Amino acid sequence: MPPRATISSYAVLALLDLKPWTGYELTHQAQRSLRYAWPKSERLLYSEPKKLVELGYATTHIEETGSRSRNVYEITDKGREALSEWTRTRTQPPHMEIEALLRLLFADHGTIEDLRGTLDDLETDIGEHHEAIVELMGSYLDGGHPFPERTHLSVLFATFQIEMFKSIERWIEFARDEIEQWPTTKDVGMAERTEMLTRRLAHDESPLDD
Amino acid sequence: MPPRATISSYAVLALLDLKPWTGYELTHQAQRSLRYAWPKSERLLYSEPKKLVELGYATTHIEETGSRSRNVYEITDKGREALSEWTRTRTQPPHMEIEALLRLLFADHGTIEDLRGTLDDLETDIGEHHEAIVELMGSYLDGGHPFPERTHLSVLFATFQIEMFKSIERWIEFARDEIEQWPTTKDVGMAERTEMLTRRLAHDESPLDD
DNA sequence: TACCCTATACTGCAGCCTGCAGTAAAGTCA
DNA sequence: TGACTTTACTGCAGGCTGCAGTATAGGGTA
Repeated sequence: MPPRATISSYAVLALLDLKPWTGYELTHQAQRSLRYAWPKSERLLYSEPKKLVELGYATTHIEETGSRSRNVYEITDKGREALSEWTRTRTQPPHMEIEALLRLLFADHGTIEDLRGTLDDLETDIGEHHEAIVELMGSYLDGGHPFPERTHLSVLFATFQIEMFKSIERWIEFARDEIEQWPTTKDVGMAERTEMLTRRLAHDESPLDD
Repeated sequence: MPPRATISSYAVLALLDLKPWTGYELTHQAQRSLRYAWPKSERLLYSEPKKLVELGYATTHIEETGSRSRNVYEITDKGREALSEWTRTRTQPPHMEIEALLRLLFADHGTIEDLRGTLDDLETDIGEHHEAIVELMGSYLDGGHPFPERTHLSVLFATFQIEMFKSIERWIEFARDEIEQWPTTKDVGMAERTEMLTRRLAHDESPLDD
């Protein structure tokens, strides 16, 4: 029985459609370019091209370039067909795991200090990604996109990232102000401020812009 | 060798610290209350309490209530200690999987119509969660929080969700306008509009509010 | 009272995915 | 020529998911 194509298979297949790659190149290019859209481990990315060959979506051949032989993968017509079928299926719902939010939800097991630390951690993690994307955009301006004809897609994708990061950073500031008002993490319950907040949220108003 | 406690273990343990639960209750309560913070499958949530017992973080005893016997789990002192140790460790960086964004990144394999469909799917998925949270806030106003003394935590958590959902919905509108300008999904590259966008992003300006 | 259907309360298993440890050849510097 | 680093992977334990399957309790009906 052949393996089943997963979303990760299509992600790698889409890269293969741009040009042929060696296994190593493909894996590392995938880590770079999919990191924000579909983050997968190096380990998985190494096994995907093999699966694609088994599925008939790619071929592999040894290329002798100089001293070292390299295993080169190339997409097949069947692979291109599978790709365009994929674009017409229903997408999976988004899946987000943010441990910092889990900690917030159970922050009454620790101190206000612990919770502030959690918010700092989140800020650091988001900040790193935020900076990286801004720098990437700078490099695009200098003509640094590896597939210039696809710049519009990367940039529209980047607007999503930047918007997310900015929202999260704004929320972190808001959350810091909010917990400053709490005597401890425990037993604040439905105090005045929280009730006002709840009321705004129940009317689907943004509590951050006032 | 005892199993290792994962973040999911602590998530379930934190629920156990609120009150004793039966396995079924615990699993289903966890699905409800962790859905947005730490989404895990029913299957996993069923096996976590057993792991907690093995780790000495919880005890289990059979309770004969009426016709049916129920397996009741309770947290131990060792479990409470493990919980408070967890709150002092570094959080995992956020992990987000949004297939719709992956599709966007490779939208040149399909038509503009396909891409619009992808944005519609994303809007539907986000909209469902968005609505559910707004309704939940309404129920909190009516005194519907199962642990009233913890309302401040749930509500601060909810502000994060609502902010995220609103940002994503705003971005979807923006993206729709943007792709309306494209003749096809392919070869737009660094056109005028995209260059302006890239310039704004490279200066870390929000491209959505103008 | 026997029968059937639904809700409650789980378990086993295949298979995806991750992190880590390990391997081995090619390049690089002393 | 030896030691170290970089390139280029593989194997494996174990976390996690979806799905199929099991078993009992309660409730309606013929």
